[in-house]
Amino acid sequence: MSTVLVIEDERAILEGLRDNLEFEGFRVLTANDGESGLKTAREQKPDVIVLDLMLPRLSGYEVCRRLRAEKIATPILMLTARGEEMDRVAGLDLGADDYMTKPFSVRELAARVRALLRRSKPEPATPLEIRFGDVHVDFERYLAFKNGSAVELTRKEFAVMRLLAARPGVAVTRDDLLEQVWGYDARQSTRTVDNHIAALRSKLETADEPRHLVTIHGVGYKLVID
Amino acid sequence: MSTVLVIEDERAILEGLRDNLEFEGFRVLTANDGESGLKTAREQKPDVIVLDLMLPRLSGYEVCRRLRAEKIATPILMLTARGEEMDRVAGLDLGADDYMTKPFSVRELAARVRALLRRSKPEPATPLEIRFGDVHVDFERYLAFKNGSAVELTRKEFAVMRLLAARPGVAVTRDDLLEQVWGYDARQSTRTVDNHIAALRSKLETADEPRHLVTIHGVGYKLVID
DNA sequence: CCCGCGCTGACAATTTCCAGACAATTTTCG
DNA sequence: CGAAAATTGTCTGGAAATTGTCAGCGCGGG
Repeated sequence: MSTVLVIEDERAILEGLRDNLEFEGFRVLTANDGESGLKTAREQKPDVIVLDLMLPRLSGYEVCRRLRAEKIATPILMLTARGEEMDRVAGLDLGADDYMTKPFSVRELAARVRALLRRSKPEPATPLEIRFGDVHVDFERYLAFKNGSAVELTRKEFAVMRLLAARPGVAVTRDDLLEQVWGYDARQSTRTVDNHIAALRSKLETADEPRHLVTIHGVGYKLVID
Repeated sequence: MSTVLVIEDERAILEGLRDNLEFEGFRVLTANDGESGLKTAREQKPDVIVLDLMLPRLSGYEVCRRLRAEKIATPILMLTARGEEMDRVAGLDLGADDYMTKPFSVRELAARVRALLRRSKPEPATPLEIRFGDVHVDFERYLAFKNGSAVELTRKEFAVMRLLAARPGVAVTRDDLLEQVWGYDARQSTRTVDNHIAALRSKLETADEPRHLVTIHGVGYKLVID
C-alpha cells in the first residue's frame, strides 16, 4: 500500500482528500501547515506528496524547494488556485512533478497520484542560480545581473532561463519549453517562446551574435556556459 | 510523424478530431466502434490511441482492458462525457494514461497527445553521443567535432547520424532511413537520403573513400566505427 | 488611469531541404 | 569479358521551413 501525504490548510479540502484517498486504498498522512508538513515528509517518507501552494507558516513553494534541496525526490503534486502563479508552478519551479488547479475532482486527483506512483522519474534538479559570461541569474531571489548591474527579468523570462539552466548546453525544444513553462495545456504558439528568447537576448547577450542563448535551427534553444 | 488512432462513434466529433489532428501534423486512423478500433489498434500499431469511453459493440473500457491484457502498451487518452466520473478514474486504473472530459478543446487534446508521445518514447534507445575516428557527435547538445574542431550539422544530418549510430556496423536501408527520419508518409524520394549522406561525408569523412559512412550497394548505408 | 507584460500576427532574413540532371560506379547478364 | 542496366555520387537553383523582429492590442497591477 502506498502512502500519500496531504499538506493543505483548508480543513474541508483536507478532510475530503483524506477520506477519498483512503477510500481509494491509500494510506494517508495529513498536515495543515507547511512546517509540520515538511517535518512529516522528512520523517515518514511518503510515496507521494500532495501539496497546496498557499500554506501558513511555510508556503508549498518553500516546502517543495526545501525537500528538493535535501535531495528528497518524492513525487509532488501541487495544488494551486486558478491563475495563481501559473508560470512558477507550471515551470515546476523546483521540481514539482505535476499540478492541479482548484477546484478539482477528487477522483481525478487520485488518478493523478496513481499516475505519479506508476512513473517514478528522477528529474534533474533545477539550479538556484547560474552564471555565464558576465551574467548572473539568481532564481531564488528573482534577480539578474549583467556585468554587475541589475537587469529586470519578467517571471516568464526567469522561467525560461531556469529551464534552460537546468541542463546547460543541452538542446531544449520549443515544445518542451511551452509545456514546462506555460503548462501542458498551453494555448500559446511556439512563436511566443521565440519572443521570450529574444527578450532575454536583448537583456543578457552582449554581442550581436548570441553566445549563450543559442538557437538550434529546427530544434529549439540551448544555454551555453563557457 | 506519429500515428494517432481515434476511436469514437459520434461522427461529428470523430471528423473534427481527425481534421484537427491531421492539421497538427499527425497521421490519423479512425474507427467508430470498439470492435473495429481494437482490430485497428492491433494491426496498425498506432503511437497513441484516443478512445471514447462510450462506444457501440465494445466499450472504451473493454478496449483498453483488452489491449493491456495483450501487453500492448500504447498510450491511451480517454474521452469521457461529463458526469462519468466513476468511469474516469476507473479508466486510468485500467491502464489509460490520461483522459479528457467532453466538451474539450481540440488544441488541448493535441497538446496532451504530444505529451503522451513524449513520455512514452524517451528517445528510442539511441545513443546520446558517438565517437569514431577523429569524429565526435553529441546528439543532446547538437554538436559535432572533427579532429577537435566544431563542425556544423543540420537537424536532418543529426537525425540520420543518430539512426545510423543507434546500431553501429549494421546496414540501414534507405527506406528505413526515410521512414525514421522523414516520417511514415514521407513524400521525399530515397535520393534525398543520398544527399544527406553526401553532406555528412563531406563534413565528417577524411579520406576520399568513405571509411565510416559506408555504402552497401543495393541496400543502404552503415556506420563503421573501428 | 497608465504602464509593462505577454501574446498574436505579419513581414523579413536566414537556413535548410529537395528534385532533377548528369557523371561515376557497381552489378547483371549475354 | 564487355555492354547494358541499375545504383549511387555530386552539384545546382529554387522552394520550403524556420527563425528574428517589430508593431499593436488586451489585460491586470500599481
